[in-house]
Amino acid sequence: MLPCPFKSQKPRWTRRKTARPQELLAAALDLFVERGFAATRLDDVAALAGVSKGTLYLYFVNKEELFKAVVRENMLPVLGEAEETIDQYQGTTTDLFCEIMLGWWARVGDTKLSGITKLIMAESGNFPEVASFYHEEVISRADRMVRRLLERGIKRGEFRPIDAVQATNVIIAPVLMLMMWKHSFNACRPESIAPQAYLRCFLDLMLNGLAMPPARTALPEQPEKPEEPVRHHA
Amino acid sequence: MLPCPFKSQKPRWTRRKTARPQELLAAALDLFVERGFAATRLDDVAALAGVSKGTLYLYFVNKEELFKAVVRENMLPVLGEAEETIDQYQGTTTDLFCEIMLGWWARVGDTKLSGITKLIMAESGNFPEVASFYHEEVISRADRMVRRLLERGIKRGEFRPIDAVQATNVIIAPVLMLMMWKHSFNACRPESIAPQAYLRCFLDLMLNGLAMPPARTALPEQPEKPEEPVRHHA
DNA sequence: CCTATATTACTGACTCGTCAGTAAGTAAAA
DNA sequence: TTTTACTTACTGACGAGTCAGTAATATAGG
Repeated sequence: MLPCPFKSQKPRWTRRKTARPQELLAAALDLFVERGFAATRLDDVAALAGVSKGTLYLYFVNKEELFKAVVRENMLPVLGEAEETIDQYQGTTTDLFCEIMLGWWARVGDTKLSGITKLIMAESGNFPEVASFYHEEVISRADRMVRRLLERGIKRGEFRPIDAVQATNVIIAPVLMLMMWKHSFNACRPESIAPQAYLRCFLDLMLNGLAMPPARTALPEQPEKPEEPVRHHA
Repeated sequence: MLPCPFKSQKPRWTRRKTARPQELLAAALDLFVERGFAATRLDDVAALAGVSKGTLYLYFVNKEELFKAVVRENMLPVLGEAEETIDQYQGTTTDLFCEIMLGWWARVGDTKLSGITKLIMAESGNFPEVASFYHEEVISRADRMVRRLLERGIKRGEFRPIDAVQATNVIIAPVLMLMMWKHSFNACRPESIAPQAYLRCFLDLMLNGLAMPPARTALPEQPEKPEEPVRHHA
């Protein structure tokens, strides 16, 4: 634009070998979250990091490896913290349940990271390599975590003895969906879901659904309820 | 391949003005479901329908309109049926709840149509026009449907008086997620979720979570449970 | 401290492939 | 012979990945 030929005081660029990777990862996170994996152009990532595309290829061998690095940098630390919380917790499983779910929302759902989860759900089909990586490094780990949480509650007599494997999937679904929504329809229709009210409702429903029935042997049935609206199966 | 010059008995192609749109829609459904919106090539859609790409453009003005036509053709009828079921139902809301959820799975989740739902969640960000269309025509309608279902249960005293708007979102989330999973990780890791067991667990958890507490005024507390594991909020 | 030379972080223009959309032309049908 | 459903060959834009070259820095010699 303005290379004033008289003693151009600032160089057109400077060498910053150590800072580049972090800056590129930050830019990549922003754009992957905003546009998804396929739709993110590496030209744009480089530009946002203040370098040219060629530079990006000095630090990352290709688009997929760049994405994996973003996941490793941002997602894995959060998982580690959550696992530690579960291991060390002393209180009731009900409280721990709330702690974990709200913590996940605060540290992932309510941040850019929710976009990574959404991206993966959205594009895993077209990028099986990336999907496999993410499944191993993140999904299966998070799954184990929630399952242990449920088993803790069952063992302590706080939760009904249900199928912990299936329940894990059912329980994390609303949290995952909240993140999905934030990056799909909430983006163009901001009114559609209020996260805090949603989460409160979620915890209420799930913990009631998990709770031990308070010894309902021979209790007066409600007249409106025909027979047993609680007992049911497909 | 084999245009034998001696009296080629079959014409290389035939005119089928009325059948083409349906065939193109069927092909488009298959490929949109398999690959998503952006990654589906119209060349492939045309080829799968047994025509060339030019022909596709005789019947649909562009990719977006083709997609909208697929939605109108396949998704809207199912919604209409479900709405009718709710309007006419006589039994308990609990049963109706199971009916609707399992019906949705049988008619959408367990078919190609689940791929449409997944596609929309995945790509709405990059195609706001399509997202808006789908939100108006499908999402908001389905939302209203489930909300009315919950309000019916509350009014009849079968369900606790909870926030029906939020509960709607929480409740449809596991069903939506099941569809998402089917088209993301279940595709490469078939063992991860078994739909029937998942749905059974989902209905169990949700209906227990929604059910009226059986008049728990002054009951012997379980000794393990510290105080009130059911009462909680963010 | 200043200059010459070597090193390397970085640039930007290029290739190669892809794909939505177009339009000239062809052949089936009327 | 005319109409029109359909094909084929095209355009133009876009984006991942590459590489020859350039300019900022490091270093050594004066």
